[in-house]
Parts: sequence; structure tokens; C-alpha cells
Amino acid sequence: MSNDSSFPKLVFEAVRKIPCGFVSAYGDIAIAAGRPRAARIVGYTLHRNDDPVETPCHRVVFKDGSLASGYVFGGAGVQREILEKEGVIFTPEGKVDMKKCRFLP
DNA sequence: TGTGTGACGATCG
DNA sequence: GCGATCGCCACAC
Repeated sequence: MSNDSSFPKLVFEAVRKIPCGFVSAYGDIAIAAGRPRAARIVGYTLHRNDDPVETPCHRVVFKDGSLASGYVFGGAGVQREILEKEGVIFTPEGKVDMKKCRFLP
């Protein structure tokens, strides 16, 4: 019953709820955190990433399905490999198949 | 205390 | 259809 209504905390919890093989968009996380128009804050909050171990930020992508820029796990393109290993479907364009792998809370 | 910036998203022109 | 701009809120200085 940790009713901490801190936005960052809600973001982290929402991201953790993303099942293996699925991804969510920044906007979706923002909605889950109670700030439907604060997608930027989600990105900024995840960038701060208070818990990188418990928070699979690599499962959070653009609504377009593109992966986040400026940050990748261990190297450019590795983030995509991680998602593929988790069962996420990728398109020839190098984006996530949001139609099948978008996790809606 | 106030201003600026930022892993985005949607709308306007 | 594409480019540019605004809005959103949190955090650093």
C-alpha cells in the first residue's frame, strides 16, 4: 500500500508492469501515471532512472514504434536485440510492431 | 524563487 | 504529406 503519488514512482511501476514480449509508449506510461500529456516527463523521468535494474526502460518506445534515441543498452542497436529476444516483433523499418506488442494497461 | 531544458505527442500551417 | 511549433510537468542551476 505504498500510496506514493509521486509521478516518477508511478512511471517506474507502470514500466515494470510491462510483460515480457511487450512494449509501451511514453504517452501510454504517462496516462498510466496520471499525466496523459506528460509524455516528455516520462522520458525525462526514465532518463533519470532511479532504478535501472527494476525498470526495463528498453520496453518503452515512441508511439511510432521507434526506439528511444540517445540511450541504448550497451550499444547502438542492442536495445532492439533485447526486445527481439523477449519476443517483441520488429518491422523491416526497424521499429516495434505496436499492433501486436503494444501493452495497454 | 524563477528560468531553462528535456528518452514526447499532438496539432497547426 | 511534411515541417515547425506549442504544451505538458519535473528537475537542475
